[in-house]
Amino acid sequence: MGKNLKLKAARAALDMSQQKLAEAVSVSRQTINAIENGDYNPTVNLCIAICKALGKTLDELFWEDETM
Amino acid sequence: MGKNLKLKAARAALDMSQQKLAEAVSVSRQTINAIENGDYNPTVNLCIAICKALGKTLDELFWEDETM
DNA sequence: TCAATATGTAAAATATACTTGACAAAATGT
DNA sequence: ACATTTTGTCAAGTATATTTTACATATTGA
Repeated sequence: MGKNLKLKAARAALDMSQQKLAEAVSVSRQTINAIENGDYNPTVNLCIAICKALGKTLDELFWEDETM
Repeated sequence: MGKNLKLKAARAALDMSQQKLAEAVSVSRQTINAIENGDYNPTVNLCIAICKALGKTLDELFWEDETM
């Protein structure tokens, strides 16, 4: 699985740390880190929460990133 | 969690059974059924596979359906 | 240079996505 | 009316998403 650079970029654009994003969507920092580094495959509800926290949509952050 | 009627509709539009869709994305029929009925929260990779099988995008099938 | 913050990663535990097998009810076709 | 397919659902098991704790390195600011 490749890294999710779109997510990393969207977070950086808001000057938000992994920690802050994790708090915003109520998961651990390690979960955000693992998603950005492609270490696993999050649930769609978590993806939606992340999108809303960053002002993006699913297609913008999660479409065509993930290698299946 | 509410039902995912967009998914149900997209599948119906292709005259595809839950069984056939399940085979197309390599999961069990019960998994497709549970997703359509909102019984749980699939992983994003499965959502992407479903979207590709149905010719839709994540935003079209999974955005704003799921109650968080 | 030092302290604080941000990131990468790992191991063990817990929650939950997903499977398999099975049965009943509803829908569809003939 | 009957047979077939489709859908809903349940229970027990397996795989994996996510947590907690912890430590090391990198980065940033005073």
